[in-house]
Amino acid sequence: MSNSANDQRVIIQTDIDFFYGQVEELENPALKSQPFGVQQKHIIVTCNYIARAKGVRKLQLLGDALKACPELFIVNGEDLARYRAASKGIFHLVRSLVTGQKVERLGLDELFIDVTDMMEAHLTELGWNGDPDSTTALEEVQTFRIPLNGQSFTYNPYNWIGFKIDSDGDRMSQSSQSQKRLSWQTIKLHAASHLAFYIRNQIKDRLGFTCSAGIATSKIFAKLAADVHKPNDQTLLCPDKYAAFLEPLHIRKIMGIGYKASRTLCKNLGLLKDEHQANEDDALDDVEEAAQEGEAWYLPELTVSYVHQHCTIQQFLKWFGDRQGPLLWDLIHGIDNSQVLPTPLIPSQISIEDSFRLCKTMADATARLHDLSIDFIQRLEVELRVKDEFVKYPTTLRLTTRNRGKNDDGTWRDSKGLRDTRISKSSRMPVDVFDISRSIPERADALVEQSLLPMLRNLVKEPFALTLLNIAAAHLSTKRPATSIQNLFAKGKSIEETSPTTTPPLQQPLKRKRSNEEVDYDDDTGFAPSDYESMVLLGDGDETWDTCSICGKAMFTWGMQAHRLYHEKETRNQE
DNA sequence: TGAATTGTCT
DNA sequence: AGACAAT
Repeated sequence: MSNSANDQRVIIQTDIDFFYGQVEELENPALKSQPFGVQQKHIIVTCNYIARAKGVRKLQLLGDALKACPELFIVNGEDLARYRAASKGIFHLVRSLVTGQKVERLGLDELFIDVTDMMEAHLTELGWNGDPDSTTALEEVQTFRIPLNGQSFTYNPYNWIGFKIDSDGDRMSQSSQSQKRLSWQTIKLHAASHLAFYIRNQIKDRLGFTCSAGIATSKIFAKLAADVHKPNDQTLLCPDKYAAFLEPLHIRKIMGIGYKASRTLCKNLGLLKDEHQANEDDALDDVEEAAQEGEAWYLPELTVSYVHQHCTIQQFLKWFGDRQGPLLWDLIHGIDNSQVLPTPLIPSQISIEDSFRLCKTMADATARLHDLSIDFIQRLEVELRVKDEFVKYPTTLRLTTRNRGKNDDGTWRDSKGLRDTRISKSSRMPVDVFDISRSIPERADALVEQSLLPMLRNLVKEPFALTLLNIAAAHLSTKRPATSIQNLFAKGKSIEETSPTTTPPLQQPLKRKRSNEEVDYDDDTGFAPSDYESMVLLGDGDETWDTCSICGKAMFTWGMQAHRLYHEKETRNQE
């Protein structure tokens, strides 16, 4: 029980219930009464709880899902635009409720909120002297003010809301026990549970989404707590229960321990054949076999307590190295000092990708690149353009491919086996991408011809077997890129030579050990984009609705930007 | 182990 | 540039 300042944090994690599904329900409420799933390619990525009751699972093959539930209604979820817009709306709403606090986005549907400062400011108002171990007796009605929006709620500091896991077990909220004295630490967490409840209600009332939430003193436990009472409820996990809570869990439940680390542990503990003993065919057979068992991939269940009993720190250092070893060791012991990292308003990287069974010709690849490029430039506009100006300019363009390897007999390796080997090339982003006087298809054309095709030729030789293409924009700068004239000059030269610094690269040795990508990469804090912020702060309720000026359809404001693009695409397709 | 992203750490 | 993590 180290009593470091880190243990005094208060972190709320929120997780929107079946996020894609709820976005679909909000646009089409008729969905709510029947089992339905959201499809991407050949899998059901998520489904509502009616479908889950009938055996449909997340990330299930479409065929299996229909087998389990033949009446399953299917919605296509390959266009992420509406989900991104909804996600942004939620993010901006929550930020506005906890102004000054750190809010980190994880994927589209989860948030970590570090409300430590807010809670301690509140305690101070109640008379706290800053000593974490002190106790007090308080009135049963206290007021918590939400800064800057004028709202407040009352709560009982002897009580919590939602579920609580502490030394007395998992209990529902009870009426006040009228204890005489409470530790301030407990009050802090109780109050945080009420704040989490307020936040969840705001998300529901203003945007229409239900979510689950967890409250704890670290990211790991806040997230684990949010998982305990799943749809539409919340759980406070008290520090005195961390150890007991962790023991029975499968290690994969711990954020930060992924497939590879998990497999390394299994192998070293003798729970899995290691690769020396098994030839490739045997390994593949194992995969097939385990996959048929319906198990999550093919690792055996390995619990935290098993690792506790069979591993030493020395082993972790040996298996995972000096950097990762101690981190992983801490994680399985419930120590997580990782900070909530505020997510900037503008992403640091934007990429789009498409996967497919097989692409073996340049002609095919070119066509796919062209389609992707249109979506890509559209994305850049949505994310980086405000009115008539880009507010950030990516300086790097990256093309990534995923190839199938060849077997000894020359056939293409199956999708099972060693997979996801991606290779990529980067180049300078051509400035014409930002030329808003030209149409998007025009710019996409140029991008393919000038940049992407040369890069692709560099990546693969003619008889290839592509299964994925990804286009990324990285290294965002606030500076306008060089004009096209300057760009012509720069063509074929190294990045250092084109950088605006006047330092001559003479003293650089010819053998580059790593091209220091000293591209103009200024890292300002974001920039208030679009209208989410104001939308979320103004009024109560009806201003979150909007009517499309083109088709008259009523919809949430957070969906308008994507909707407008939909009309643009439609008009273009009709030409 | 499916999809589409994004981020961190070598 | 790529491996690995997360959703």
